[in-house]
Amino acid sequence: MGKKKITPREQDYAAWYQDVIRYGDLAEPAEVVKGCMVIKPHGYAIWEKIQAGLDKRFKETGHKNAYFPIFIPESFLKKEAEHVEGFSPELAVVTIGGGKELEERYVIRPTSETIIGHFFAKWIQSWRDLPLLINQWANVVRWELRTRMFLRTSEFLWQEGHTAHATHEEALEETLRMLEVYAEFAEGSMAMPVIRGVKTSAEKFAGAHKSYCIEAMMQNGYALQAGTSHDLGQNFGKAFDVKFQNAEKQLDYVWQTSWGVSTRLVGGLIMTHSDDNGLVLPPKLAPVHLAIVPIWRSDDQRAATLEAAERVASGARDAGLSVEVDLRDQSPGAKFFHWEQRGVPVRVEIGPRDVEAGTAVAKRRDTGDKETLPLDKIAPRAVELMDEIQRGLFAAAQQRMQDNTIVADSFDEVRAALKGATAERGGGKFVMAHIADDPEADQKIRSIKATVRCVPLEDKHGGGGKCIVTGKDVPARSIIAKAY
RNA sequence: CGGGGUGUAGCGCAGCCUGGUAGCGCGCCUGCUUUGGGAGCAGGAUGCCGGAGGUUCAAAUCCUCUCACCCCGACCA
Repeated sequence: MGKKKITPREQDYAAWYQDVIRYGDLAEPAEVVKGCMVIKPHGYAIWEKIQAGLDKRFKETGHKNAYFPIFIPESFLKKEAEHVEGFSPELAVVTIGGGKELEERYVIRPTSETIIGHFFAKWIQSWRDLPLLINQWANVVRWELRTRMFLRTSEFLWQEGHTAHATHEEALEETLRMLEVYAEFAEGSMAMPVIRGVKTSAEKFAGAHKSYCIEAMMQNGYALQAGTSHDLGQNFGKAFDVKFQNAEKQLDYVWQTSWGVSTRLVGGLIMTHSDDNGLVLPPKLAPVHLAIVPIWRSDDQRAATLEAAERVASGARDAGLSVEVDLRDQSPGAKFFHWEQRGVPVRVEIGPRDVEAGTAVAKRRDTGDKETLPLDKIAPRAVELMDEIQRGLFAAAQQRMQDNTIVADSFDEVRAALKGATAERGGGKFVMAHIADDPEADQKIRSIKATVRCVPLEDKHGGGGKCIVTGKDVPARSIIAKAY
């Protein structure tokens, strides 16, 4: 008698996505604030897991956390021509402070290259000050016209790394190192396969020399830019006069990088693994690994059941799992749905029949398989299951990406492949085609509401060829797809 | 900014055309019975009908203005 039904993916993928977030208790629209969201405790717990995993990796690669102001003098944005042009349309600007019109307006940071550039200029004098490796966890604001929870909201949470180096080689190395950190995290922890690639000029970060990305494929075949890492060249160094004296006593501008991932990753996580019953979480990012649902009739049974539940719980906690024993005054069925919709990897049921037999039932979220096991085998088995689920989710996502990637050798083939694909109905694909990085080719692809996502760093599709729009020679195929 | 839509109980909605002082489902509270896939029965609480003005004996309902949010297009981690 399911009352609260999640819209099936088949019927309307976009509605399904909203439902999964709602029933999974991850977030809700801020209603009183246009385009913003409230991240609820369960959603935030997932973000905290992401933060913890990434922060550890950032520290391991030598970065230190710092914090810069949320307000940026408007003049700073204007110092880098391409940067201001790219961000102007989506800025929120503070014009009044303390009831008085401000002398200089403040932009609420859409990203922090400029203000960090200003301080880097103060902090860096010598090659001995380099490399400077900083990361900031922060919120940023981009006034979006069209928003979707987690994927695009006017305010979002993210992390932005900012580094300065003595040479371009070093900066490029850093850019690619952090791209690899993102890719490894996405695949290893989120179980979300990604393609490492280079952005085209049109998709490049405003002000960067080159932008690299990890691109993931959602269940509807849409592409999601899951992380970016930018080689900024000396663009911001020059704009903010970030100079250092090298060992040869010469003054030079620093070479910078910046890289970021955001709460958008939560959206990617949802659209990579979840199903028609709600959220599915990879164990490495699940705030709760094991939900134990005790079932009883009489008071005697209640006591015996709870005792068994606690015993299993403490065993599982000792094995390093995060466990919830559900003691709420609700029917077992209601509890099953509750944990299922929240994506808990394994649920354990312990009822009178089990207590009698000294067993419990474990059900995995991803496949729905149930096993009945002796009480003392639950914890060790749960640990194994975490590993199996983690691998299984990644393998399934990888297979899906492979199944929905095709090769095309003409514009008509690309158009045909993406025809009818929508966020609601699905049908998206990664179409691998030769396409030149120039405005004409870019416009042509945009005319079918798709974009050139990136040129993969690893060429798995047979090298160079002629651009399907301009006929120019290009060294490798790009991914063309509809994207979030 | 163009096109469309919606504001009524915590949530989802009906009522509006044809004015007469607000209702349904879910949820919530209390009690009893229940509990291996969203429990049942009984009782109960909850509204400045988005805001302002107007018409009228009387406005959720008619008129004017306004605000907010949502959806569709152009920008985007």
